[in-house]
Amino acid sequence: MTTPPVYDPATVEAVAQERWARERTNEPDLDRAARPFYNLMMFPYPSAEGLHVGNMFAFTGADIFGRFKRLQGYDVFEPIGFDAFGIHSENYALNVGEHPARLIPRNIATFRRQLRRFGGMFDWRHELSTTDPRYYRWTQWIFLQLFKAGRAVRKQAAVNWCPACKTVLANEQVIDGYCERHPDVKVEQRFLEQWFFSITHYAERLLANLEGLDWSASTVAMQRNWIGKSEGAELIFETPVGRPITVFTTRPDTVFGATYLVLAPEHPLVDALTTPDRLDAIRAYQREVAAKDVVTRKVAASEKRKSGVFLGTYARNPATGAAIPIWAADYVLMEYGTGAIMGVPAHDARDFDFATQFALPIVRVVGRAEEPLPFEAVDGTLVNSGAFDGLSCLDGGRRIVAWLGERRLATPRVQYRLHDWCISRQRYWGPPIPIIYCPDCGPVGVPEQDLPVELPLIEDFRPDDTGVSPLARHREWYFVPCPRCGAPGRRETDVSDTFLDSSWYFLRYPSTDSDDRAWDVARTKRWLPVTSYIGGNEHAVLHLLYARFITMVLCELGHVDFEEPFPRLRAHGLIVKDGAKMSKSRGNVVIPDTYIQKWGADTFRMYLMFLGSFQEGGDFRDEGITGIRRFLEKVWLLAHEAAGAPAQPLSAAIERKLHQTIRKVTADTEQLDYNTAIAAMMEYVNLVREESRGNRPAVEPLLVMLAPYAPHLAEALWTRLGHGASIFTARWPVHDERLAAGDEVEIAVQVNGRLRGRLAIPRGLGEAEVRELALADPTVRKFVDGHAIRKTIYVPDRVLNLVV
RNA sequence: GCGACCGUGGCGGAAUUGGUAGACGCGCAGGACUUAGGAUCCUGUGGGGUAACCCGUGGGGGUUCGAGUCCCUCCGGUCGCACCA
Repeated sequence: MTTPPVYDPATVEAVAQERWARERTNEPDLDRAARPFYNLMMFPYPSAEGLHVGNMFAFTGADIFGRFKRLQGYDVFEPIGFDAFGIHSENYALNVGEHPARLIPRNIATFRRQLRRFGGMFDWRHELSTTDPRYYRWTQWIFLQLFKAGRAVRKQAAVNWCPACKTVLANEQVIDGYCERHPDVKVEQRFLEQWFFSITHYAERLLANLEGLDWSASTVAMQRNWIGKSEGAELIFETPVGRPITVFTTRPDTVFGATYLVLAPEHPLVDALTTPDRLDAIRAYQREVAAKDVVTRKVAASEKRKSGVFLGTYARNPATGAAIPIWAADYVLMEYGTGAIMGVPAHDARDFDFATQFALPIVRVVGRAEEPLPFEAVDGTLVNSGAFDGLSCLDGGRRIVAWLGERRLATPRVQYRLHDWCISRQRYWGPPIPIIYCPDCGPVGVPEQDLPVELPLIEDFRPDDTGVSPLARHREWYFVPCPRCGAPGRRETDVSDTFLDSSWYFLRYPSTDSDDRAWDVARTKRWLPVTSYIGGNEHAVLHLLYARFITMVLCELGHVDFEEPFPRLRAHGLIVKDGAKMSKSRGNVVIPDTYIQKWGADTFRMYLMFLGSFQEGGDFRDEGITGIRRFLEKVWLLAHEAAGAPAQPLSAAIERKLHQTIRKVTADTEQLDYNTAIAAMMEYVNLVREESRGNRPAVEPLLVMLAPYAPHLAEALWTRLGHGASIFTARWPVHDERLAAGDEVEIAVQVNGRLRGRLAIPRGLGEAEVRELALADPTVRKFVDGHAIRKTIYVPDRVLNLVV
């Protein structure tokens, strides 16, 4: 036998990739595919640093799944694109003093090179970038559909304003109340008119639909949490000024214990309810709260320190009729509920702190006197609650709401934590919101045939202190006639949130080749909803919720015929280095390029999948990578040996192990348990090397199983074994359960639950025979002799336990 | 504070979901081949013990013939949300 050539990954991988490109291996027929499988991964933001290991880890895991499905006979569509608009790119551009329109294409080129190099099964015909006018034309179109349907509305909202940057900041740019780029400049609040999408209108359906989704449990939990449904009631407290205060509470059962009311400092009734002598104090408090940054507010919350001011007036407790004082305090938030609460210090820790601090009365209405306050449990019994004494909290609450409801003082109410989605960004690097303001008609949508509203290429894209986007300075762009009446109008200068770009990209992929509509109807029907979506839990809430919402609205408006875009979603874990999250500041960032250069893409892909569980993440340590390389070298050798030798029948041992391996690798790959699938292939290779070298039937199925993991190597060895067609036209092997099971098993023999021996027996042997064999074992005898066997537990083919 | 997850050899991690703990890999030790080995190939590798055996999955308790797995409790860690009424 001749010595096999040295395994040189660089060559092997270049040859395979060139072949796939030439033969269009990764380009399914989108119009005729019989078994469409849409394999989606979360598209990257093309940062200047290039693709990092986290991306590589995620994409490899998703790519393995796609290739696996391909080998199982599906027509797999695996697209990729770039989420290239947004604040990250813009800030980076500002920092390095270069225009994002020049920077981004360079970054994308780098990403494209890296993505090709690692061997993703991408259909490059359908690459997209959110910054491409051919794409964001349709992002704007989607905005218009929501606008027409009344789901995009303008409201006043607070924004983070950095006096040094002279611009609005995203929440993630505010670090503990200070500007990310100016660590000693405090961020201020300003109020601006903004565009909102009415996502809260869909809160209930977004929550209810979670039930029917095949998603990672952790992701579902985070979405549920974020939507934050609370059931309770609105209660009405009469005031001396005629206008009542409405509060939201989840505990209407405790209304007899409400000894005061608190309004958020910005509550519209504060002025009317403040007595003249307290007006100055209130004004000062409101100013103080407005100036308070996030950090001191958080500290106050964690230290249970409360602040507040008495307004000087009293409201009537609807249950007791008592006059109770009205306060303003910043522990009540205007954005949630009605911006007003009833204070029940005996049964709410925050109210308890407040009442203690300001010496307000505390009245117990739930539970027994010996239980310490505050007593927050709902499984108690009402006391001090008039006719409702003795009822359970739940029942009592319902009855109290009904009783107050007769006087129109209470209504059941469901409240969500979810807020409407503010999509306005007073920024440059995004798709302009397609609205024209007309002095007569108000905000008018740009006619669809005029889309896209192109983002003008202006050199000075820096924000200034006017509070409006830099686009307003581009006068020939800014001033346009009203599309409806022709009066002189001006364009909306805000751009939309990047999350809008990414909320529909999966709808665009199959149709990137059509410019006359956002997506082709027939292709969408064939390929969507997405068959498998894999991505990180950092997008568990915002991206996934927004994408679900947009799809839901589009479905309602008849543009798609499904409500949920991602019926199956798997979250992958985080990859850490030396037990810590990778970050530039820690200096522990792993650059994939150097590893791929040194070890090859196949080794690197497999190492990433082997270092831990894909769905839980793992620790990146370079030492382990040699193990994978050795494994691939062994496969390389086995295949070359087999290529030069005549095929022989499989030995019984190899055959059984082969079928066990097929069973395990198939099941594990399906479950994304890639680390154990790889371990199973290693075991198999170890056995073949010992017992069956140079045998093609032992090697060929292995290569197919390996192909999703190490596609280039598998392709090269498949060719070496004489196959003309790509290994990705081969079929995934199917195991024979009978062969995998074999006819001999080893069982454990226990005495009193402790292992005392092992027996190799024929599969399916009866209890009596096994017991007899076990009692022939001297070690077992030693522990049994002299005792009566009181009980025997026999689990066929697994364990025999003798209890003495 | 609330929610979710986790704790297994020197290290990364397995364990058919209540049935032989430590698969697979790294590392380490001994040996072979070598001018050499950081290449490759054998052998060994949870701890203790000459051995029979004993101990062992963060600590303690429980259920069970049998617990890494289930229950209670405590300790430690990671992530998400957080003055959400």
